[in-house]
Amino acid sequence: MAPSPTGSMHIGNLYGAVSDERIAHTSGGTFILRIEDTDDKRKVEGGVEKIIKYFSRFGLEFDEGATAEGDNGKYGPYRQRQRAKFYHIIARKLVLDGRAYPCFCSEEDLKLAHEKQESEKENFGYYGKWAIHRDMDIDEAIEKIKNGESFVLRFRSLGNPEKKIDFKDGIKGNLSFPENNQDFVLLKSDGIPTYHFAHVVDDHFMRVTDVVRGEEWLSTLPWHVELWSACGFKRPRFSHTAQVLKFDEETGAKRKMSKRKDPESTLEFYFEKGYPANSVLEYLMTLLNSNFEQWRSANPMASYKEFDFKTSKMGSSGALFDLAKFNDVSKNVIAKMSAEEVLEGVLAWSKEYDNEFYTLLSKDKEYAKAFFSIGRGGKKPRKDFACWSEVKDFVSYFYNELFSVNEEEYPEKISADERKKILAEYINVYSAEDDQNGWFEKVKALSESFGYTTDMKAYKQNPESFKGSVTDVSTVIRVAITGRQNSPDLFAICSLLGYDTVIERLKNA
RNA sequence: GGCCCGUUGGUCAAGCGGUCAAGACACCGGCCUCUCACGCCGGUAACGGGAGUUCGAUUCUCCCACGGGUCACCA
Repeated sequence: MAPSPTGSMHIGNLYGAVSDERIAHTSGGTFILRIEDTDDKRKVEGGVEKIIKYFSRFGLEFDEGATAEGDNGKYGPYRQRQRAKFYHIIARKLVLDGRAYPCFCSEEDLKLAHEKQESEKENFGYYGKWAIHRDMDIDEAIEKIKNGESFVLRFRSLGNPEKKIDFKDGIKGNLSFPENNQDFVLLKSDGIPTYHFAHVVDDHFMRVTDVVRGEEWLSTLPWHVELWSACGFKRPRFSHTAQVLKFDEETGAKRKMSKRKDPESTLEFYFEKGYPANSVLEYLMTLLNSNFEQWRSANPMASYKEFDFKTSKMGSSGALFDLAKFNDVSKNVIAKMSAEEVLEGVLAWSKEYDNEFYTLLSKDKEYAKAFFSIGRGGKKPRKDFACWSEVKDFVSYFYNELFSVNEEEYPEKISADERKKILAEYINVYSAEDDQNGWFEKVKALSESFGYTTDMKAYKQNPESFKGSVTDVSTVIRVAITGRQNSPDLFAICSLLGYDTVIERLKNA
């Protein structure tokens, strides 16, 4: 993994990191972190620490490379700014081999050339007759350098674009493209390498065997192919991943995820909403390997790390990020957690994002664990929430501090007057001693006494011929106690709330 | 504009010359002795267009269209 320390982390970075990590660790390899800080303009203070911290939150630990404290590994340094001597040694070799030369063009010169190329409908770039310093007299060049003229070091391409080269990519399969003829920049005027040069030198000296990077690098692959061979290095395997895309509501087309338009593109989004790290990983795995979902349904409890990850199973076209699907994945992840794990997750999240909720939860953790246990753990666990920020709303009625009833929640067909009578009567019969069955028998009896049927089959077949059903009565009770029409098992809720609270809420209703 | 990559239901996708073209999400019905959720059963819905190769093309070739990427002293 070789990010720039820009301080912002994108879902695409994580997508790449997960595939890097899986490929490394399923093949007995080493997962390396190298910091690509060759561009000063993009560097942000603390960016490296942030990258490491974020990856760690997703369980991605590097075997080797840059760490917050320094370097870990024998092929360092792992920050490109500290590796100048490596680049300069290879640059010297290329110059001596006649494969690199100084170029004195200013930005202005290059811009002019570009405009000319445009008007003459020629290909852009520095090549052929446009490479004006390529065949400059060596003494003249030395003289200019001695005079302190600014220059960059360019690659001397020997490629012929008439010729095609075949290339085997780990994800895209067989590719074919023209040979490179661009004399691209190796060292910038400040002596710092460009990505193209740095990656070749670093990957060689760091003994990298597999490069996994985004498909935006495909177009410069011919450059890299020629450069690898000019350096005399053995090329690693390359795999170019498809991009994570997003459906644009405005234009109705797929496009790259954008930091500005798509909140879900930044990792902070997942932290703020409180999605478990595993949910994100799980979803990325479904995007990454098409057979992951199948494997998952056969191995519901296994760690995703047990899955046999294959680059050949990675999609070669960009995948849309689907929030609805992601939420479903996350619900499944949470549904498999124990009440304790759920509490832990909500606690950690609320501590940072919802202090009121955090205080309530930590006041009595056993109580919280108990209500998180409702409908959890069995064969058919509830799937109520996709992230921790949704939890509060689901469990608010367990706390008097959060509990409130909106009149509109009560069923319309029952008048306020009738409702009060029903609830008053229910107070008389409600007992903390009842078990699940006894509890429901009382609700049924109550319904019958007010003329509501308990024969649901008959009611469904012919609802008009009844005043209402036991559903209506239990909804009245449910709203009075939970403030909402939908909830998990009401008996379990009442048991947890305790007799006094239940009666109090019924009285206040 | 050049070059490269891609195009199967609303979305993610399997498929790798002969399939009634999987599966998942979403959606719509139905069932599950209170709601919701879960689960189960069922349903709607797809090979961008045109040539060619072939007994036979979603699968192979070519052309076109569309989408994406790239053409920096950014990565």
